Parts: sequence; C-alpha cells; structure tokens
Amino acid sequence: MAYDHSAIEKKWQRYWDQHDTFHAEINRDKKKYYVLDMFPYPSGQGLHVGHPEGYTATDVMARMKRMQGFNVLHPMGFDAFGLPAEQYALKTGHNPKSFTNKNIDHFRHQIKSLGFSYDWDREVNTTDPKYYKWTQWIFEQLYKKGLAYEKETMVNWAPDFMGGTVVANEEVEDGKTKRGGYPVYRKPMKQWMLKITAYADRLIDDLDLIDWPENIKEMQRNWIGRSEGAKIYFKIADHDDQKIEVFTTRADTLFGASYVVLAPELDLVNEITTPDQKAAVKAYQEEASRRSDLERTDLNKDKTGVFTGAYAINPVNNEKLPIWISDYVLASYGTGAVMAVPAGDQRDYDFAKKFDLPIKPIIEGADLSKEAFSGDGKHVNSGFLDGLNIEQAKAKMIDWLTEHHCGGKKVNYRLRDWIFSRQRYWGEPIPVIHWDDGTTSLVPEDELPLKLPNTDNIEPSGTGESPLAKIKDWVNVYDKNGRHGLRETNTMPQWAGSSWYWLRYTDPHNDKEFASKRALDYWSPVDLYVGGSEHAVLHLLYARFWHKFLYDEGLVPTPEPFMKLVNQGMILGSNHEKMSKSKGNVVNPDDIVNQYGADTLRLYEMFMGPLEESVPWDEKGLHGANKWVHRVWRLLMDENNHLRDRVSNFNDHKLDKVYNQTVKKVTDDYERMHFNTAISQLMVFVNEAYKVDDLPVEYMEGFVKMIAPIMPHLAEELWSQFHESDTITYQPWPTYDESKLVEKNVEVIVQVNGKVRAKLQLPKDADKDAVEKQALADEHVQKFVAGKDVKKVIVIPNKIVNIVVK
RNA sequence: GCCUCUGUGGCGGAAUUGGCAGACGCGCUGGACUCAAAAUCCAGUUCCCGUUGAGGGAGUGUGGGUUCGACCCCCACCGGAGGCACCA
Repeated sequence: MAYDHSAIEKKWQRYWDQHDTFHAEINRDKKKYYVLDMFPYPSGQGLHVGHPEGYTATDVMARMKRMQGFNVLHPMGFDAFGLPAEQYALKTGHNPKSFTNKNIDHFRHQIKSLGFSYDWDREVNTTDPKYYKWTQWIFEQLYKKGLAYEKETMVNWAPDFMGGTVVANEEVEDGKTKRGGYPVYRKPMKQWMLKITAYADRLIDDLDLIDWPENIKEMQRNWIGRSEGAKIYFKIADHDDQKIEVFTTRADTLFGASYVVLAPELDLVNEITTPDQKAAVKAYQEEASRRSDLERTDLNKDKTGVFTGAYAINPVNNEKLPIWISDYVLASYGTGAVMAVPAGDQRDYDFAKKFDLPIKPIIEGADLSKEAFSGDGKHVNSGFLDGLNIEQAKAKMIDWLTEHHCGGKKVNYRLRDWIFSRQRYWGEPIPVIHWDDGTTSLVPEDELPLKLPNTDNIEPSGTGESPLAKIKDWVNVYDKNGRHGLRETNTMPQWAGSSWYWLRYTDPHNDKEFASKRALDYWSPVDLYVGGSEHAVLHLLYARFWHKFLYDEGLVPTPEPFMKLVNQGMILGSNHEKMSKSKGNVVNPDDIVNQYGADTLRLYEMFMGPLEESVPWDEKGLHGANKWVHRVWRLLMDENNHLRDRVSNFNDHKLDKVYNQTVKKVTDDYERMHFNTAISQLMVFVNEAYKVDDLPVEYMEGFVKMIAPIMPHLAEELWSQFHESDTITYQPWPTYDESKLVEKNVEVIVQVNGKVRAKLQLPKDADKDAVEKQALADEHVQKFVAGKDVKKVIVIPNKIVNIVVK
C-alpha cells in the first residue's frame, strides 16, 4: 500500500498535541538550545510558501538538538498590531481585533498542518493585553531613564496615507512611504521619541560579539553611520552672543572654507538674517518646507539657496564668510550647519559654481576646473598645514582647534532617534497622561495594561491625531484630587511588540514580571534566529536597542539577544520573479499539503537550494521530492504495510561504509544548516540500500532518525514499526564509527602537467617513492611522459600525483 | 556613485583545507515490467572530435596573474541581486 500522507500526518499531529511532546520546561541538568523564528504578521492572505522555509530550517535544528540531548525552546507567536488590519477594518467596518484573531487562528492552523515542533503553550500575541502590558511597562522604564521623550520634531508627514499619519525614517523610501507609496513631507509635530542614539556606539561595537551574516552587520553599521571628525565654532559678525557649530570630517580643509551653509529650518537663521534679505529668506524657507523629500533629493540635484546677509568668522584666519541657507544641508544631521569647502567637496563645489562663490585650492596640483578634489596630497594655502597630507593635517588642525577653544574632536551618527508615535488606532496605547497643569505622568504600573478602548469608529481624526482622540470617555481622566488630564492618544509603532518578544517566550504566563530572572538566566540568549533579511535594520536594530537597555537595567543576562542569525532567501515564483498576486505566481502551501503532504513540502523547501539563497519554485522539483518520500516508504515497507523481510538483524556489512558516511555528513550538514547537501547524502544512502539484499535494523533505525527532522510524520510512522507507541522525538541521535570510513585502498589520481592521465588503486598511506614509481610506470601515463624531461613529481599522499614534464 | 553578496550542464544546485568539476534532484534518452499507459526498478546523460570502442580536446561570466596544480587566491572588467545615497 502506498504511503497515505494525509492520514499519517494527521495521526502524528494529534499525537504530538495530546502528548504535549514539544513542551519545554527549565531543566538545569540539560543544556538548553533556544531556536527562534521571526514571528509572522498574521495577514488576511494566510501563510505563504516563504514562511515554511525558515520555519522548517529552525524545526530541523530543534528536532535534531532534542535528539542530541538538548533542552530545546522552540516557540511561535504573532506580531499582530499594525496597519493592514486597521485598513481592512476601515474598509469593511469590521473591528481590527476580531479580524486579527480570526487571522491568527487561520495562521496557527496552517502552521500546525506543517508539523512544526513548537511549544504552543508559549504562544505570544502582541495585541493581547497580557502581552502589551509589558510592552508598555518597558516603555515606562525607558521614560524613567530619559530614553523616551517628547519633542517637537520634523517628522515624515504623509497626508494622503491613512488619512494623514507620521512614518519613521525607516518607512520612507525615495521620499515616499514604503507601504502605499504616498508622498512624504517634512512637518514639525510633537512626537514621542526613543533615544536609540544613546546606544549608537554599542550597537556598532557589539556586532563583533555575534555570529551574524556580514552583510547584515554592514547594513547596521551603515545605518548607524558613525562618522569621526571635528566640530568647529564660527563666530558671527555683529552677533557676539551667537556662534555656529559645524561638523566636518575634513577639519584639514578649514583654510579652504569660502562660505557657511545653514539648514533653512534652523531658528538661528531668523535671528541673523539682515533686514534686506528677510523676504528672500522667508520665501526660501517656505518653499523648502513644502518640498517632499523626494523633490529635495532624487528629483532635484540642482542646488538652491539664499544668502542671509550675515557673515561668519573663520576661526583659523578670521576671514569673513557669507552665511547661506540651503536645503542641501539637513537640519537633522549634526548641527544642521556646514562649512563649505568647494575645492574638496562636490556638493559645495556645485553650490559655489551656481552662486559664484570662491573656490580656494588647498591640495597641491588639484584640478578644480570641473569638479572638487577629495583625494590626498600636500596642503597649500593652508598656513601651518602647508606641506602635510590629509591625515597629518587633520590631526594638527584638531589639536589647534582644541587649544584655541574653537572646536575639537567629534563623532556624529547618521542614526536618528526613533520616532515612536503613530497616529493610529491599532497599536499599543502609550501609557502617558498630559495634565491640564502642563505636567506629564506615566500611567501607574499597577494600572497597566492601559487597554486599547473598544470602538466602532476608527476613522482618522483628520487633524493628524490618532482616532483615539475622538473617544472622549477614554481620553479624559481625573486624578483623585479632581485634576483633569488627557491621555496620550498616539499609539506605538508596530516595531514595539517585536522588540522584546523573545524574552516573553521564556516565561509567557508570568503576570508579575515580563519574564522571571530564573527563566531568562536559563534560556537566554537566543542561540539561533532565522528570518528574512528585510528586517536587517529595522526590527533587528530596535530589538538590540531594547535588549541592551534591559541589560543595563539588570533585567536580562546578556548584552545581545541573538547569538547567531541566519537569513533565509526568498522563494521566487517559477518565472524567477518575486511571488505576487499581480504576477499570478503565488503558491499556496495549503494546496501542497493537501496534494503531497507536509513532509514533501518540508523536504522540497530544504532540498531546493541553500537556505540563504533565493530559489525559484519548481513544480517538477516538488513532485520529485514527493517521489522520494514514497521511495523511502517502499524501501522499508511492503505492499501490506509491514516492515520488509529484508529489514533484519543480519548485517552483511555492504552498507557499513555508506551508512557511517551518511551519519557523519548529515550530522555535520544539519549543524551547518546545509540541508540540501544533507538530503542529497540521504538520497545516496537510499540508492545504495536499494541495491543490497539485507537492511540491518540498526542502520535503518539510524536512517529514520536522520530523516525525522525533515520529514517528522513519515519518520514517526516508520519508527513506530520498530518501536510501537513511542515518539522518535527524544531518541538519541545516531553516531558513526570512524573506523568504518577508513579504506585499506585509496584511489590516487595521476596527472601529467595538471591533466588526469590515470587512476591508481593503492594501499592507504603508501610510501611516497613507491607511489611515484608506480605512477610513472603506468602504461597510459608513459604515453605522455616518454621521451620528455621529467622536471618534477609532486606526490600528495592518498590523493594525487602530478608529474611535470617538458 | 558607494557598500555587501553573487555568476558552474537544458534547469535547481554540489565540490568542507588550492588537489578527479558537475554529487544529489529535475528534465531528457534507453531498457525491464505492462495488452497499453501511469507508477515503479535499472542504466545513460557538460560540450566537441572519434561510426562503435579505446581515447583525445575544450570547459566554472570575460581578460590577465600567482601556483606543479585554480570554480576556489590576487588584479582589471562585464552581468545579476540586495542595501545606502546631498549625512558635510
């Protein structure tokens, strides 16, 4: 009888559920292994074939580690706050909560149908008040340490998105919202901010502590953008009480400064602008504020700007430099002010050309007729720096600035503080009250969670405020003295709940703490974290930031949350393009499970290529995987669903070598997450097993254990043929016998001038000279050697002989 | 423009430390089984020359280099993917 995937998969899924097979408990006698998937956003579309790829990879690791005696924590949950549910609710008049819960049920059901070994008792859901109580609690700790603060800040305002909302820098791409592609404008607004910049250095430096892909580390370094340079103070002519601080990475070019530029938004601009320039400056400021980021960058490389009428004093030579404003200087980076050195910086050069400002050469021999020169060379026209190269001149200038109290060394970051407010309904309420007397206080800890009020009306307020602002009986609060206040109506961004969820899994039902010290000490840190690289800078940076903060508070035991990170590649459509509804190349995992079973899907996704690579879906390949599932079944099972007679305790030793090789390679490959090559070795073993008459029980049991991580249902069913009513989950992982791998004879390749001419069967570790003689004596080799000078013979024992002739 | 990754048969890919390029799978071809087909089992399958066979030549994006020996290391270039991009 053929293998009946649907009956057998259901049978074992029920067994695992009923026996709590994958339940994890703290056990100090065992080493722990914490393997984590990036938890999904439960969208209305359900699971995508991309999800099971990463989930299968972690499941293979979890299942192998259990068999190797580790105490495995392998949880799953849902990142369920966020925009799509809110948008869907708006469109249909439904409540995002019931919609979200329905989606979660659907997701859980789909995930379970794939046979993953999650401990479902630990499921978390970021929208559950029992969960977000602790998200709010962590926010309050950040607030108490001054790391959460309110600020009137220039935000990315997307008026056409969700009825008008603010998005984070990270959610903006090419001046448009990443989701939806709505234009983004700069607008000052009071926002909650998290001071991630306070951790900038450690977020860079501690990347050295963790085993992550180099490209992700590099992306984080670039995102944080540490830049070492100098600050320089410029006095302002006729404004003795004012000065301008600029940041530069090229302090050595100070003698070449020919003007100073301020970002148009700076308050200082209005204070120093001369009366006759007022009108022009004001017009430019207004124009700049109306421009979207897109217009300021991509669409318009042409420099614009206005002279303020004021002058700055170059501290190094007391030269008067005109002060301009231009939106090529960003208010949000550094101090929003730069010294312009057209000879050394292309942007300054372009601006100087356009407005006819002087370009003073500072590096000997630089050709400044067409563009700025940023290369190294000897300084000229630079006073005490003349003759020095860039490195020396920088150091000397910084010393000079420090000595003369007009500047010094300075480090700047591209990273900005995290804008933490969203003008949305479907997020964690920020637990803050603004009192009428102007003070602000946190919602007391014992009143957490501050629940999101139920409402039928989640339409945007239109003012830029969150829909919560309209729920009067929620917003208005009175303290015990009758003082009136208004609740904060902004909610947290979707990244909040995912910034600490791996901690909650260690102790998910705790209502006294976000997780107990005992649980955190035992399970931390996450040993392996698998997910898509789209979270390289957002989620993974925020998560590291929160984790480090909690570490500083003494609340978690490790400085980093995720020791090893692996990004699974994308599964593309069969046309090599990204799967999308519009391209019609989407594959639904439910269909695969119905037609072929979960084991086939798992096997195929692990076999199709390296985990990290993007590989196109191939229906034929999937079919091939299914063929192999049946081939394995038939190897051991006869037509009556009994173990074949060939499976016995008799061992004719024909499989000794390939079995031991297989155990070695599969174990190593799983460990390195090279699942495709592990599977190919298992296929080699099956091909060999089909050729022999006797299948020793020992080897067959070992083989079934090795396929168990990939195809757990099939493996359980086969295992039950050997050992009735027992799960394979905690069976010891097979070991191999090194002596069975060593051959008495080895094949040695003989090359002449690097070309293979013969293959010799020789005893292992044969004497070098003897090998050389035999190689030269070979008839076929002689054809290429005869009559020529043998220049050299290289003998690599047990591998190769290369004869060099001329 | 800058940074990171990547390029191997008809296709997905393998080659763990510089040592037989193409494991394994798909597809294709042939054989067995069958009235036949499907399924299954077995064999072959980088390309070119050699009718067959023995064999030979070329070959890992392109061009060069290092080495007895290079998919692997170095230099330059070309293509693809991702990230960043007026960050001073």
